[in-house]
Amino acid sequence: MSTNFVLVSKGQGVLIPPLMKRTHHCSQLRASDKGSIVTLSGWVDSVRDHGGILFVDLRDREGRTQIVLDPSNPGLESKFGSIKPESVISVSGRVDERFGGTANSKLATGEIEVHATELRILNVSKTPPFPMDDSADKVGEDLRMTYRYLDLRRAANTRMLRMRHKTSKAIRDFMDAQDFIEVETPILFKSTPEGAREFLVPSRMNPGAFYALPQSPQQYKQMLMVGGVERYYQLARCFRDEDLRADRQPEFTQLDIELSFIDREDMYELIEGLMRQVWKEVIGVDIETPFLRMSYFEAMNRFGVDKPDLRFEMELQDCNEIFAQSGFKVFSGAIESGGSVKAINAKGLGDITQGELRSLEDAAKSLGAKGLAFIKCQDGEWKSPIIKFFSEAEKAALKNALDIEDGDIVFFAATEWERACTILGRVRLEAAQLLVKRGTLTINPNEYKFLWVIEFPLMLFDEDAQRFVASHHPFTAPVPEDVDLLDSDPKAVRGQHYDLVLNGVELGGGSIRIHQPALQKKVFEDVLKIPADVVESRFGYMLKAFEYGAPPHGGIAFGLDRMVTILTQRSSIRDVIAFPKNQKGQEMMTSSPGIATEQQLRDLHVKSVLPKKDAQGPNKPAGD
RNA sequence: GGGGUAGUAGCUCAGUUGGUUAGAGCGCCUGCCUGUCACGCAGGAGGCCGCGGGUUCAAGUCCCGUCUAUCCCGCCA
Repeated sequence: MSTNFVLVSKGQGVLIPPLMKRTHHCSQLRASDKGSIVTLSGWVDSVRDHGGILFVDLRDREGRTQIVLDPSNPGLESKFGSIKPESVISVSGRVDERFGGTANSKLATGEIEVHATELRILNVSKTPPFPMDDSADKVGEDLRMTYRYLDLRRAANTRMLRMRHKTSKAIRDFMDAQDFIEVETPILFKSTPEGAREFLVPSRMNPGAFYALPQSPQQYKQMLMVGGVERYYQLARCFRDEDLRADRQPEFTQLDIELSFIDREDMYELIEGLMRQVWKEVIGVDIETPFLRMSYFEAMNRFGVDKPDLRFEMELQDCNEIFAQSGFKVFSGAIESGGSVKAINAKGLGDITQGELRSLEDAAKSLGAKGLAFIKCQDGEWKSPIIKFFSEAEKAALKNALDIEDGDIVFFAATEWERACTILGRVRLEAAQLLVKRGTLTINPNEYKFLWVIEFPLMLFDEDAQRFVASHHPFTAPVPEDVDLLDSDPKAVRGQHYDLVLNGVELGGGSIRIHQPALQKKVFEDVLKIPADVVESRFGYMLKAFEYGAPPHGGIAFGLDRMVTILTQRSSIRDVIAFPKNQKGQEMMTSSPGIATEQQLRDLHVKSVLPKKDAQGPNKPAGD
């Protein structure tokens, strides 16, 4: 066979052997295949050298098969030196059933092995910079991302990519069956300065003008409704130039949906069907529908977040009645000035350590608490820096309201209602983590508690700007009963907005939109106080479109990355993106973003002005 | 922009109160081994202790600064 090598480069003498076409993949062969002559190709997963005979686990994306390399086979032994982990090889030989208890039950192909008669070394690998097995989950992320092609080769990540694909496919199958049309919308859009910071793309042909990458296809999908598409969806790439988190990337994928002639109930039903199909197809789980629904107020009041994790209880309690007349001025004063006293009983966390208590307090402070009042209950005795201010009646009422028992610790927040809820909502989550660590609370990762959070306030008052801002976006329709309040009490207007929440994660959200030009104009100008000329330049085309017969419509968008993160039970959306960016927005493997040449900048009519500390040039991406 | 955590061999980590020549497991290299499957056995190489400054007779260890990664706050309609 070595006479078949093709000389591709005389200068370097690189020999490329003709490809041996594989007959099977590495997870396919069983005892029933014994005697067949097969060819396998893949990567060397491990080598066990017994001095004479060599065992190689050959791996491809499907699985592993043991290859036996016997030096008595002519021509084989000379190549043994090139059989190193991650080298790429092809092997032909006979499938043998493993004999006498040498079968490996841990391997799908463990009942057979392939006795090689021919071996091609297709590419010798250098030693990888990190282990290629599951232990690499602990390897620093920056190193794994720099060598992402090696990281992706690992079985866990191959599985992840496949599950992501299955998710997209289940979505497309469902949407197609429901008569949706997938439409692509522009990536080169224009700037819409409200909302998230955008990525700008200079326009060479329009000096001084810039495209912006879309934060979402929001405006285009509404125009598709005016365009008569009726049922639109898209797996859309979206871009936001904001600081990153574990669940945020500068570019991410959104399942974007918009429909005409529907109300909120239609939307709930559609999405519940979609989720049922996705969970079934991807992880084989039957989820319960219809989903629970909860108003924004209730979610905040009981759980302290607008995306509660319902897999465990530990709810917030209202203590206004108990402390309205209290001699403890921190509490009664908060109530007097219109705020709330909220409390939460972290059952069984009475053994909290000083360090844990401090980190809880820091978390509370980061949300605007002045401190974190608590009562510990041990041996029938309440220990607390504030207990001396409580009357016996207050203590009794507390004990009753919060079911305080030995081993409990109760935390308090006394300030404006929303802030008090938020603080204890955070305490609730952190306390739950501490209880999980102690083994006294179980949060089942295989439990899926879907929840619609509804009736968000349409507007929030922005203290800095001294005006109302849309809490979702300015196209959200008010609930019909509240329309009259737009003038008198904008804060009380509820929007036809809905969020889909799963296990404490906001999977997606959307709304029924305004489709009447007069109402949309009113919201822009009278409520949000956007100057008429700005409305005209930014949204003029939309108001115009609405004058030509806009159907009633509404939509929703889901973070596909977050969805796949949950389905694969990973901890960060970076884990389910093939080539994610680090916290500085850099992609470590290719070192993007990179520096533009003078010529490029000139062509784009752009000048680079660096901050002083970077005057030597932009920060070099790490890993260089 | 702010706060927390981390940075010691290719990887994961240990390193006591500041005290001799900085260790382990895995990986790598060499040798031995024909039924292993995370093969085994023997030997070996491999360190700017992130970087800069300070305290000290003496710093991986203490102090200050800085860089990098990550988590959080701000921000993300």
